[in-house]
Amino acid sequence: MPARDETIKTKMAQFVEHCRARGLSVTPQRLAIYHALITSMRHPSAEDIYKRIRRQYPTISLATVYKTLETLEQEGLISKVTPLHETARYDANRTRHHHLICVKCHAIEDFSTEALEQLQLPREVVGDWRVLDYTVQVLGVCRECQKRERA
Amino acid sequence: MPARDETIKTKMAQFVEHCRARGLSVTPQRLAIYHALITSMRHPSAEDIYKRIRRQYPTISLATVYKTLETLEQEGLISKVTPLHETARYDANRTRHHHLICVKCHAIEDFSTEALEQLQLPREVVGDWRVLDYTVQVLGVCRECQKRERA
DNA sequence: GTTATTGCAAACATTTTGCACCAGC
DNA sequence: GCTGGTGCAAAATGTTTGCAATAAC
Repeated sequence: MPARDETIKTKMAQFVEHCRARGLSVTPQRLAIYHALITSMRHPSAEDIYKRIRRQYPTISLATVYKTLETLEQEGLISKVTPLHETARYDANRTRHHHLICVKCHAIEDFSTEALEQLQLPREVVGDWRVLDYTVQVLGVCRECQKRERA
Repeated sequence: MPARDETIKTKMAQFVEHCRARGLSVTPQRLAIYHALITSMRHPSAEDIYKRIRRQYPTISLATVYKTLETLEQEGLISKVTPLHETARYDANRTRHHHLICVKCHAIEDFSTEALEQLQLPREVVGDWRVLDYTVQVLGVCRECQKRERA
């Protein structure tokens, strides 16, 4: 058996264990959704997962996919690649800079630092892609939200 | 007059010049939207800009704000901070890695490199934020879309 | 048997579109 | 006057919610 299948088996077993330990039901829907995620390299959307699972599992609903993704994210088993997906945000600053993103209130603050001005992204790293630009996204909690936590 | 106001004046003048050079009408709506963007540090959404402008300009419509933001982006005068905002995308890979994002088809590919494993983000840089995580977002054009361009 | 989860439908939020009117050039 | 831009309303898209039926434990 190839090493990759073994890894997937192991991950599924760990997933089941995690659910039991945290008192979450192990439903076929959850198994299918988590399986779809660990076997995809494409960072699928809820809709992508839904379409893929529906072939094997025609009664599953898109709402279940959304609810499950949220549960898995809260459990720290998966993460959203798109922390600010819900609204488009704009910037008139055309110089290289990076972003601090507050995971609580979605504030965005700019920062710059010499060390990140000209990152080297050699071919071994970026493969065949034509690189246009890059930014560092730092996820954190802004000052105001830290205050709110203490209050 | 403070240096900041001078900068804003200069930017507005350059904006007008850019529009004329490119044959775009210089309308009060466009001026107001661009002005709102260069005077905000908060990376506003279309709705934010709309609310702010409406105070001075009660007849402006949200659709105009959307259309104008798209135009300004195509002109390279502003940029979306959220290249993938239209759909939430998920990832079960819990190790540190970074993303190549195709600006054409929105494919996401992972990459890792030793140089970006443990970025130093000192207090001078991140200020009062509590940092949880970071990723580098590289914007580019994937192999398939480069092929499609040539075809 | 109890509680959490599912699936459906309806609601919601954000963004896009079609089109008549209007304003910039 | 011509062309492109605006504003409205409707549609489209992506996501969330309420709730009754169902399945996990």
